Amino acid sequence: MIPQTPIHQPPKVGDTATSAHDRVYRTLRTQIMHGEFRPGQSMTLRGIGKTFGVSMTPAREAVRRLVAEGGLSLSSSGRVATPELSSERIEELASLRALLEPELASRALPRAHLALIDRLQAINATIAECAAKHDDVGYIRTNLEFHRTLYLRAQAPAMLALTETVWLQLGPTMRALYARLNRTEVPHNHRLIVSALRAGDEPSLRLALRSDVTQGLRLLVV
Amino acid sequence: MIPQTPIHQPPKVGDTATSAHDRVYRTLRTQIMHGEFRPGQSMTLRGIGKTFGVSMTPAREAVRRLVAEGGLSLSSSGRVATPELSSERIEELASLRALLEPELASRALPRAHLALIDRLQAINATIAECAAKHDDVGYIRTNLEFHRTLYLRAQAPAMLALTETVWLQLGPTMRALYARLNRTEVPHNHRLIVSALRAGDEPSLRLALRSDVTQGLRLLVV
DNA sequence: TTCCTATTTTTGTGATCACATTAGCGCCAT
DNA sequence: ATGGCGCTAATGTGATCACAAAAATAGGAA
Repeated sequence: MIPQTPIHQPPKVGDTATSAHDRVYRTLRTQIMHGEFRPGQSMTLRGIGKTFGVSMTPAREAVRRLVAEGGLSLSSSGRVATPELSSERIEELASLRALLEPELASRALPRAHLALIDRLQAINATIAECAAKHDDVGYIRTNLEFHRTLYLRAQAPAMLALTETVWLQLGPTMRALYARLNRTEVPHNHRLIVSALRAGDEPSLRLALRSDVTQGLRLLVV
Repeated sequence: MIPQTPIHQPPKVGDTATSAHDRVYRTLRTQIMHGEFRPGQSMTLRGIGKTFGVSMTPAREAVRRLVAEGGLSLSSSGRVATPELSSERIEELASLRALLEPELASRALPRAHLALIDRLQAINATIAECAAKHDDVGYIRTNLEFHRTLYLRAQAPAMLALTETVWLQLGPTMRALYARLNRTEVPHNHRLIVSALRAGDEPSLRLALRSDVTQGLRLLVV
């Protein structure tokens, strides 16, 4: 009977255009993909909840989703951490990038108009800035933005989603890689990609993509 | 203060070697992938919970995971249903299969010993049985078993996982397809795959896979 | 009969709690 | 000093509840 506890909903004065778990999910996903976590970094549901000002429930759902996509891995006891990839796994994920991304680029090629190519060139300039400032996270973020901008033109959402899943899995490892090799300028292959787009040269485009995707990861497999 | 409600845990007399949400997840995933649901079929969290004898919480986590993999889609209001794919989406997923599966087969080829090939031939016999009995779900299940058995030899878990994600997305649609075209025997391409494996002929193997993967779906895109 | 509206029911979301398990850590004996 | 042991705190899991939004249903007016 007791008609108690009518209110335990927080004020929620702000707007939540989207649900809480989705906000947590998207933020964590971006952070992982951009390499803001080290490989093997562990986190707790209550900790995530406190960080985002929510209870365990949305934190749990966001984590489950990320685990399903391979962005987080969970131990036998349910503890969650950022994945530490074996050499074989890195090689395999690099192969997947080499398989998927040239295909996406090929599909984008006939739809790539001049404004897009100019935009890609501008992103390359930003990449150069990040490299000069040794901003690893910025470098990764802008580099992925370059690829995503191109692939969005492919009109292949499922293929792009799968590719982003691969990026997500590689996120923490990518950070460890770029911190090691200390780039100082925009990768040469990005220039080749832009050139091939301008020329409408599909074979060159595919080759440049494959090289760009493979080169960095190759250093990690030692 | 009231020290009430010390026990609301169900007897749990059975063994749960794994967690509840994982059991729900795996069962639903298999059902979706094998085409046991029609495209657009909706379900509720409470309904799923009642079906599996659990509360909403594990049902929600299982559903979230499946949504993340594309096996279920959720409407703007959070309602969950099996996805209804557009022609473009089906075509795209078929392209993904055509991209990934020949690669997996190529990687499996050097590792494919005789016992494996014999096993594939046995699975083909089972497929023929299902076709004769017009057992659509059995047909899909056995067909996927054929492919998975081959790909397991590729030693490429991430690539296989991505491929299974594609299968999952196609599950309900696949059912609708096979119910329509009423097969009566094992697909010819499966025989070609076995032959190419025996001969160690990689180009033929890739071609046979691409054909096998593409042929059925092509009919759906009308 | 048909269409619009109001009410009732259903459903997803997030918070909280009890419980089991595990990891972390100190403590004592050797 | 070190290694094993037990205890405490922390953590994941699942159930339950309150609430808001949406869907379904019923009822009345044209």
